[in-house]
Amino acid sequence: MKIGELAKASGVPAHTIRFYESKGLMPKVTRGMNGYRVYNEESLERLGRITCAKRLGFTLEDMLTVLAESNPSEGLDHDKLIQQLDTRLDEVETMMKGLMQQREEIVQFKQHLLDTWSEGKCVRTNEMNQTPTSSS
Amino acid sequence: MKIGELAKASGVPAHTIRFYESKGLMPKVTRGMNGYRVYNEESLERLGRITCAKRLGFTLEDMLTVLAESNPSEGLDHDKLIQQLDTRLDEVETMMKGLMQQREEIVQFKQHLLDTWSEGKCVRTNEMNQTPTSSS
DNA sequence: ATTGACCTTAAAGTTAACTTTAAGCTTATA
DNA sequence: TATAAGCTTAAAGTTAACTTTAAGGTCAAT
Repeated sequence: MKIGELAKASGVPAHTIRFYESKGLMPKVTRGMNGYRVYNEESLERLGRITCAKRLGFTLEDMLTVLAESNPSEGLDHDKLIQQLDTRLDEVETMMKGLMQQREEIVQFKQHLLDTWSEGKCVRTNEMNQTPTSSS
Repeated sequence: MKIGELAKASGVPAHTIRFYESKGLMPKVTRGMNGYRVYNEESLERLGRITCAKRLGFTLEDMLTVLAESNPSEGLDHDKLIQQLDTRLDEVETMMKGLMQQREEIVQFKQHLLDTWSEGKCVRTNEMNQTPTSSS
């Protein structure tokens, strides 16, 4: 399988596959006598694992830790993988909390603006200032 | 007020204030005969508005649109501001949905792993692959 | 034979919001 | 007086995950 075929099969652009190789995420594969990379089914699976990890929000750096050495004879490191999943879960929840807070602030602020304006007070440039809601 | 004083008063580092100026977010202020920037209360308020917009998740680019021309004689453009708030609200909610989806996938995937392993099936490198959950 | 699609590499560009560095004044302090 | 803190500028560095470019070799089809 040439890189273009792997690209089509996986949905990952050829240059991205080369990029993954340069980062150590994809193994360096053998070359044909023309110098072209030669891939196989295993390559496709590995790329699938990268795509999956990406969807879960892992960084390429993260993937190096747990995914990089998933050689066929050893399999994945179960404990490390679960640990990474939990860590990622925490990250996701922290981000969600941040967004909820932000949403709340925006809603409050918008309401404040509407209230202020409906009272006919045109407060000029000072509406958007330090503390839109009662937070922090 | 010198830049260092404004920095202390606002909590925004001096070099960041210069950076904001370079981006057109902070106005170019007058200089003392030593070449130092001279700030006043208005500068502090403007910086406060930037800080606030940042907390709401606006990009500096966003701020240029609505915040940049909030000159004292005109005040903020109310309609535009409300519109930006609504747009940002949409963004926040989209991101939250993405994160919720991601959280769900991680949880499902983790459960799948635990189930698989508890059954004594050591599936080697294939656990993390294309479709961890039934999504997409 | 030549056009076009596909492969190769290395290096630079992209985006955001800064931060860091370098090189050199000015001002305040001991 | 010397030294440290603070100000100036312009330019380069940071991070992530690619994308784009440049310059060139290979392969399939007409």
